[in-house]
Parts: sequence; C-alpha cells; structure tokens
Amino acid sequence: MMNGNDENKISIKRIAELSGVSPATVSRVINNNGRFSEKTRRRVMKVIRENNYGMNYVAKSLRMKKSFTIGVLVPDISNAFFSSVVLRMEKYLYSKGYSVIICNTDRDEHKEMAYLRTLEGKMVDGLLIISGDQEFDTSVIQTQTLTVCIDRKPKNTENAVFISSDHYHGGLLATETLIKQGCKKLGIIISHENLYSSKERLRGFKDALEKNGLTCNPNRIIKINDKETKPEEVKLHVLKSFRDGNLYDGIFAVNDRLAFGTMKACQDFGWKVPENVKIIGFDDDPLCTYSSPSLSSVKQDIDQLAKVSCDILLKLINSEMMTSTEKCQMIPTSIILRESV
Amino acid sequence: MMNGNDENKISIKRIAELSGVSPATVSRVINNNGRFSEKTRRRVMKVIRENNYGMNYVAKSLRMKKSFTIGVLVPDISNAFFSSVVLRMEKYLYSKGYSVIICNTDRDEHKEMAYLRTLEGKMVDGLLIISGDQEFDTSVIQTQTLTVCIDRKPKNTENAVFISSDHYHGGLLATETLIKQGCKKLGIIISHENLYSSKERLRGFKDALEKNGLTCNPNRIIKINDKETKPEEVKLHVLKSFRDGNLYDGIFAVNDRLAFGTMKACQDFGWKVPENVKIIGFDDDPLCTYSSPSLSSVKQDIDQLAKVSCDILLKLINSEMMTSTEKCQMIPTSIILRESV
DNA sequence: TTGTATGCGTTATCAT
DNA sequence: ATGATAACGCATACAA
Repeated sequence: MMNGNDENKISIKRIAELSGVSPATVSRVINNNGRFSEKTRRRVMKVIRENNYGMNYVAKSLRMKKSFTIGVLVPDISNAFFSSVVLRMEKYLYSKGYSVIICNTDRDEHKEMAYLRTLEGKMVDGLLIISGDQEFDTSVIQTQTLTVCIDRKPKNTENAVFISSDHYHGGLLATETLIKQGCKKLGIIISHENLYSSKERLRGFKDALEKNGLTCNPNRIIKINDKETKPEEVKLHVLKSFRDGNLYDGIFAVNDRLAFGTMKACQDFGWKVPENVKIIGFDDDPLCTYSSPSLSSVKQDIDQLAKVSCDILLKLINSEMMTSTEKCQMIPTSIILRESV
Repeated sequence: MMNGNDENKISIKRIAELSGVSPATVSRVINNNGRFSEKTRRRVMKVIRENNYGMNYVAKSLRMKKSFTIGVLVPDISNAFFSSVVLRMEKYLYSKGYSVIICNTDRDEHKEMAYLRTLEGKMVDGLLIISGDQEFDTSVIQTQTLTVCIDRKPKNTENAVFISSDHYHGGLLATETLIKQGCKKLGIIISHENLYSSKERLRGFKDALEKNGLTCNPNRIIKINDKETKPEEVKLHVLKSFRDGNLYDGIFAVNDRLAFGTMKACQDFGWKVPENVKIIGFDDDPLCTYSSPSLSSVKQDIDQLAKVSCDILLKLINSEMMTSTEKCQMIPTSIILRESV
C-alpha cells in the first residue's frame, strides 16, 4: 500500500531547474506578480503542468504568515441550524480561496480554549465563533486572531465583531402573532438562559406583552434544564406546569425542540393545538413541516448570517476600513406560519 | 482594533534566549524527547509559561512533513446523517490531537478534485471521504494521501481503505420485515442510483424478494431524479405510480426523505399507513419520530462508522500493520420499528 | 526581466 | 546534557 511518507513532491526549486530559471522567477510566475517575459511564463507553466506541481501551502503560510484557513468554532455541528450555517460559510469561504477547520466545542470552555491555542498555532487567518455559553473574552483567551462572533457577544467589542440574528425581534414577532390571534394567557418555554440568543428572545416576549397591555405571569415562564431538552423530557416539565393549574392559550418556545416537547405535552393533557393553545417555535427546523400539526416558527436568515459574517471577517483580514455599524450587525428574522397557530 | 498582523508571536528561539539555552534544547523539552536535565526542563517550562509561548504548527509541519490535520470530504454537511458522522469524527480525532478541515463537495467532481489538491498542498496527514457519486479513483486524482473511503468504493483498493455500513443487509432487513408483516406487493423508491449505498440497498431489496419467493415487479421500482428529492417532488412521482394503477402494500424507501414523500403520497391517495401500505425508510433521521405515523427506518451505527474509519486512518498514518479484513469493513445496520409498519 | 540570498519557526543530525 | 547548523518550500528585498 502506498504510504503518504514516501511520496516525493516536487518543489519550486525543482521546477526552476527543469525550466532553466531561478526559483524566484518560478514563484513570480505562479503568483503572477513581479515581472517576467511571456516566453518565460509559458516555459515555466509547461513544466509545472507536465510535472503536476502543486503548491506547498505550509511553506507558503510560514513565509507569508497567512494560512488561507479559517477556524470555525461551533457548539455542535450535528445541530440542524449550526450545520446549515457552517455549510454556507464553507461554501462562501471556499469561493474566496479559504479552507475551514471545524471545531466542535460542546459549549465546553476548556475545549474551546484548547482549540483556540491550536488554531492560533496553525496560523488561521481568522475565527468564526458561533454561539456558545459565556460572552467571548478575547483578552482572557489570549488570541490576537481576527474574530467574528455570531450570536454571541464578545466581551471586548474593540477586539471582535458581533453579528447576530435579531432574536429580540423574533421573540417580539412570535409573541405579537400569538396576541393578534387572540391569545391572552401567554407562556414561554425557555432553556439555555445564559445564551445571548435565549435572553434576547425572552426579552422580545416580555416587551411584546407589555406593549399590548398584558402582564407577564412568572408562573407561565417554564424553564427547562439545559441537560433535559429532549422532547420527552421537555414534555414532562411542561406537563407539570399544566397540572399545577397554569392555564395557557398561547406558548412561545424559544426553540423548536422545546416547541415539539410542548406540543406533545398538550396532546397528553388533552389540549388541542391550535384550537385551545397556539404554539410558535424558533429556528424553523426541518422538523416543523413534519409534526402534526405543523409548527409555526421564527426563521433566521441563515444565508445572510453566514455571508455577512464571512464578508466582515475577510474585510478584517484584508485590513479594510469598516464603519462602526458594520462591526455590530443584526440580521432580520421572519416568521413562518403553519398549522400550530 | 487589534490586527492579526501586528502581533509578535514569541518563538522557540526567543524562549531559548530568555532561558539561556539553545533552541534545540527548548525543542527537546517541549517535545519531551532527547535528553536534558530536570533543572533545564523546569527553567525552560517556566519561561514558556511566563511568556505564554504557543507552538507554531505551520513551521513544525513544514519541518516534520506532518500537519496533524485530516481532510474530510462530505457531499453536504447540512445533511443530518453526514453532520452526525462528521461530529463523531471530529470529536474522536480531536482526542487524538488532530484537527479537521471540512470540505463540502456537493458531489461535484470538479470541486472534489480542486479540494484534493489544496488539501495535499496543506499536507494533510490523511483523508476521510464520505459518500459521493463515482467510485473514488486515487490514480486519476493524483493524491498519494492516505485515504479512508466511507460508503464509497475506492477504484483502486490497493491505495485506499473502504469502510461502509452494511447497506445490503439493511435493505434485506427492511424488506424482510415488510414481508413478515404480510406484504406481498412490495415496491421500492430509489434515488441517486449511482451511489454505492443506493445500489446495495436495492440489491438487498431484490434478494429479499427472491429469498421469499416473490417476484420483483419493475413497475414498482420508482426512480426519483436526483435533483427532485424534496418530499413534495417525491410525492408527485409516487402519486403518478399510484395513479398508473400500480398496487402496493409495502414500500421500502432507500432513504427517509423519500419515505416522507411517499407517506404524503399515500395520504393524498387515500391509502392509510400502515393499514393499507407499510413503509420503511433508511437513515433513522430525527424526523422519523415526528412524522405521523412515525416512520420505521434502518439505522446506521454512526458512532461505530466514524470510530472505525478514524482508527483505520490513524493506523495508516502511523504505518501500522493491517489485516486485509481491516482494509474493507462493514458496519452492521439495525432496524428501528415505529408506527409505519 | 531575472538571479542571489535571506528568513519564516521548527526539528534533526552531528558534534562536543 | 547541550549547542551549532542545516533543511523543510516558499516569497521577497536587493542586486544585476
């Protein structure tokens, strides 16, 4: 079996020999800078093709202090929302000549820091940090690497850019939709309260109530433990609230998983969706179409989120000027209405 | 804003100066090889900590011809099955000190080849190639990089290892399950026929029929265009077959998306699932639990698939010996029964 | 237009 | 036990 180690890759030096020019000239031809005659260009390119030369990016990176690689930190790539974001990012960055190193952090701060050190050692040109628990502290975690935080507040806004879906508006939108449909006894199901996005969605919920002259009944705020967000587990928590005598005619779940658990709870408790209680989730998970009733949900503009994030990062990398509004952008959310309302 | 370029990272050389030893000694201490006194070790380590030194892996890679990076080629990371596989791989490889470069190929041969060149230039230590259309040809695509193909046959078995779920057995299992439930008029919905996994699942279907004395009616093989695998599109194709007068009492869909489309078609056509027609899918997508009726499906052992693949690749990288059975492994599949049968 | 020489940060060889 | 030196492949400043 062919072993990777015994390969003898050809180098610029060798191409230079074969085409009777200096390595410098070969380099100039390859990168199309400096000046050289058309005749030389053709001769060199011919040799390159014939010998199937391929650039050694490791050497190039060392020399140029630039790796053409972006590190992407994400809590869990198997999550539908995250993997879609990463997909978009990868495609966009690929088109710009960058590769992506993927890092599953499990929201584990320790793993996160370890990865950060490794990525810095690999000289990544930039960092895309998606979600995660705490605020992201660029000073404690000693990375000078250019960073764009998505759905996660950087502690030091001098050092990192912040892009986010407009979770607040999403929460507002969902809640007002329920209100418009006549709901009076509104509740919210929430988990991962320390997440920026959760906080914002909750804030939107509360503000919508206030704006419409409704009071936020604390008994109708169901908090789900971060480790128990499986639909079955959620169902039990929600059922408990139902059995405790809390009445609902509209529920906003801060994410779709919670919404599914809530729907199951309603079924079990004998409340019909949407007749007795209306439900709206968040993320527009592919599952939404399949549940019965199908689930209304707030949809994030994943394409835009990924594109804007990458664009800003590339701007940083190319040390282009940026307006202060660019350094902190909100991507609008929209609501997809289905049977559950 | 801090710019990545003006950082002045400290090097082994500088650590050497600060601790009054040579760079060579510092390197030896860091990598804990060679010999050095305990006193030296402590002094060097102290300086390293105090100055927050971090290894430059790019330089290390150039020198050692080893990048501690694995390239992962995957058709579409936003697919639930693929992203789960990648998640497991990344976790496992991280624990072994490797990073993962993710490459979405869209099953586009051109992009695939371009990526392969880039990865080789980045000196990745190995390649994990998941699925994809054609057989993977290590000679045409001139990569000497150590490769493990998952669910995709390498053309030259000398140059690459092949790991796969047992799709054949999965197809067999699904079909026999339907037969045991009394189905006589069995059909299959299939897309991506050129995929190794699809072929195998189909083969399992046919063999199961034959083994049970049933004939495979070609009219009950519904082929879906690769570009029209959305449930709604699938539904139309399946409905057409129904309207053409083809009768079914059991359907094996080679993946869950097709199964969902098929279920919708049954609903529209007035056939009850599972009373009139029983359905089994493949992949055990999270969606299976949510559809109504919930969908039975063949489940791949993702953990095992990822772990075995990584283990083999690491063995290749460390040029460990391998038995010929190791070079071509099948991971067992199982069936998850739900309401649809 | 082209060549020479140097250095990026590291490890490995060969001394001492 | 430790140091001097070369080499990995490339880009660039400077010279010609």
